[in-house]
Amino acid sequence: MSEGIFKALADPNRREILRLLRKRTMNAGEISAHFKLAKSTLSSHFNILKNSGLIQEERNGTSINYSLNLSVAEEALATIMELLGAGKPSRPAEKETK
Amino acid sequence: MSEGIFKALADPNRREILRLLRKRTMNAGEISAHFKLAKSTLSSHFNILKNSGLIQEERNGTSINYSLNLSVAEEALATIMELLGAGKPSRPAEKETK
DNA sequence: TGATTATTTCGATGAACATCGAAATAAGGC
DNA sequence: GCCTTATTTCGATGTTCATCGAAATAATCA
Repeated sequence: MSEGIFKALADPNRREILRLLRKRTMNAGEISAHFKLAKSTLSSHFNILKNSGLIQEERNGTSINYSLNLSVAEEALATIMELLGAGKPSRPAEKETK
Repeated sequence: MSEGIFKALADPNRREILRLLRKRTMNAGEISAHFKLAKSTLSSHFNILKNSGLIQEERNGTSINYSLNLSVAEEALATIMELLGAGKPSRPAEKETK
């Protein structure tokens, strides 16, 4: 349910796409303009991000607008916080099984 | 400087190692006991986590203790927050160039 | 319908990755 | 010094991944 998120974040280009979309919604072409990659390569990245739920697409005429899915991003962040969690490091001292 | 962190988080087994270490420091053997993977495979994962800075090792006799590096984890979390950031979605409305 | 624009799907390629078992290293006890 | 225990390094293998260019799809317009 959240494995795709880590996969999505693993690539620098995909992280850059997320940064762009954090500023504003953009269509595939606008996003492509920020990279030296082939359009098809970007399209593949869009797909991975879409599958993770982090972004969503909406067709508008001949172009497709991509936007950040804020609720999923927030949920993903919560998951990662549980992993790296600064807040509350862990439970006091769960009784050990050993 | 933080690329290694995303790589480190990309693998489910490595995330599980982090979860274990969040509870307490453990040596390589104890960690291995939680997995069905070969020791050598785990060793490789330790190395990747170590390179990311997320964990650190300390030799103790014949065994090696691994522990979570809290400051790096917190720093990593901050980086990821900037990406997925729920808090402040972005600046008000940076003037658009186009 | 045919041309144009925007984007994706397909097939191939090389690089990176997870995994294993066997051999090597490291530390300590006899 | 040799044996045991703990862990890593090495070399090989199959899989997943990022990338490309060419062909296919989708939508609009003349």
